[in-house]
Amino acid sequence: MDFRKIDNLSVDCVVLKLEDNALNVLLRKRTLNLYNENLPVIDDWVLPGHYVLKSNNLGETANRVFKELTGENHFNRNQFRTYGNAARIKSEKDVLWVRSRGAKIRTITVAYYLIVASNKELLNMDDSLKWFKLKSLPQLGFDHLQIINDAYDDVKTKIITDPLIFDFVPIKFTLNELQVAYETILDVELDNRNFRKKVSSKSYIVPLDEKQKGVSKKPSRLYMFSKDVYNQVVETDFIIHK
Amino acid sequence: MDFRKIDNLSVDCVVLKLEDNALNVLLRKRTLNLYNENLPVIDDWVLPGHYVLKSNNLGETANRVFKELTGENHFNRNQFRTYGNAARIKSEKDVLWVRSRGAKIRTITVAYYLIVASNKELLNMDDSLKWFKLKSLPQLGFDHLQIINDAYDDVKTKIITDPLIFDFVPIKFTLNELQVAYETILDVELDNRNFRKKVSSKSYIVPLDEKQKGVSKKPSRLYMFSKDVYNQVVETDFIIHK
DNA sequence: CCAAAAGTGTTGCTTCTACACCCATGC
DNA sequence: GCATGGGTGTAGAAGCAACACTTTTGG
Repeated sequence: MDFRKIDNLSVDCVVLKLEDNALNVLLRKRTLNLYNENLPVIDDWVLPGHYVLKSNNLGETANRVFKELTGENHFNRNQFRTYGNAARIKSEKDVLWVRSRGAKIRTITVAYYLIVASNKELLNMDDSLKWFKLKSLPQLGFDHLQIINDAYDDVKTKIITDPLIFDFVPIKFTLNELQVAYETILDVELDNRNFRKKVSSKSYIVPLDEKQKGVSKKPSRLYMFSKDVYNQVVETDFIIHK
Repeated sequence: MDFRKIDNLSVDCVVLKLEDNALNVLLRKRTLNLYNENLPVIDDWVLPGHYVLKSNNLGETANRVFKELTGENHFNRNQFRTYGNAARIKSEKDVLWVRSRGAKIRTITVAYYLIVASNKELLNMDDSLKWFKLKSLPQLGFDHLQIINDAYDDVKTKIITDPLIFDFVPIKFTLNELQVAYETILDVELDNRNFRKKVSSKSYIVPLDEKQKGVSKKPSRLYMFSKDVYNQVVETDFIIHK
């Protein structure tokens, strides 16, 4: 056990990304083979996370995990829930794993999510990290299935009223990319003409004099989200309502 | 220090109630006089809360606090954020107080809010408990001002899309009570006729064949919120949009 | 009969929905 | 010149905002 750690407090990170018309979450392989036939071989997946150091804030701990994964320094992280029930670590595998880390069985985890733009590749994708579609998750350790579902619920709620959608698409995006992002996350179909009308009434979605390149079809116009403009308008007419 | 406690984990409860056309929060007086002239006299207010026992879940801990305050067994509690920064307990008073409880200076607190109906009186209102308007709070300990403001922000957001409003009013309420509840919480004015039209289009707000009694004016019709009906309709057309 | 709050309708305007075809480009 | 996805307009329906007076009751 690392003496710098708080031994009952961790942060877990739900990293989300749109890819192949589906919402994906980043998971880390959890392996622990104790060379003892009586103990289970741990071979499943968990959320990336970290114990909180005594010298770190909660948000700093999440930033550290995000930075290790993405190589970037700035992100919109979102703390959405904390899990600390007495029995949340109870399966044999989970208990073994926590003990092997020198931590307490009654560990509290503060959960964050981070949205990665669809055109970003993570820097440090070693073999232990893999994207999974939310609709086909592998065997997960701890209560991480619950945590992922809670994160997704929170995203679906906030995306109506907060400008979260722009984190999912590239900085310069096409309107169709934006529409598909909404459709994928909320599992709805939107009318293309009506969607474009709604979007073009928003001053904070600004058209650029720039077009896609390298596509073998009509290149589409690019747009950007202006956070500055957004912060100056009080938004009550949301882009979608579903 | 109580050996049954987890010594770095607490739950704080923001109890909210509408009264006198204002949103109120319940606070507990914090006093500690060490009879030592060199130490500060603590004489301010904090949120009711409790350290988490090793045998209790987080939600159970919140329930326990709520039950002690209200005398009731069932409530909609809402976990909205967790505070665990390294420096969140730093003022001399706060440090003294935490030490007097035998707890760690690096304490993590999971914050919940509870809404109390405007016609409910708390059972156990001793002298150490008092309601304060959110707009005129007294001197608060720890980061509890922050926590209260975060709770309020969360309520303001959720009240648009979730049926939170019905927790603020009596079980049998008048439409004007409902309107005033929205107006007070969101600090807006609503047109009475349009509000009533909108509300009466909602199947889950059911009119009773019952009227107010003991009022010296035209008694108004009473309504109830039907959770069962609400859960069967997918609500996308919200009562208000502000 | 008076005071106090409850309750009720209409109109013009805005926004929403549904729907099908032409356009620009790379190959 | 063709395949591919990009981009555009209209009409009818629905919902929204603005607005003032009558009703019911207790005292």
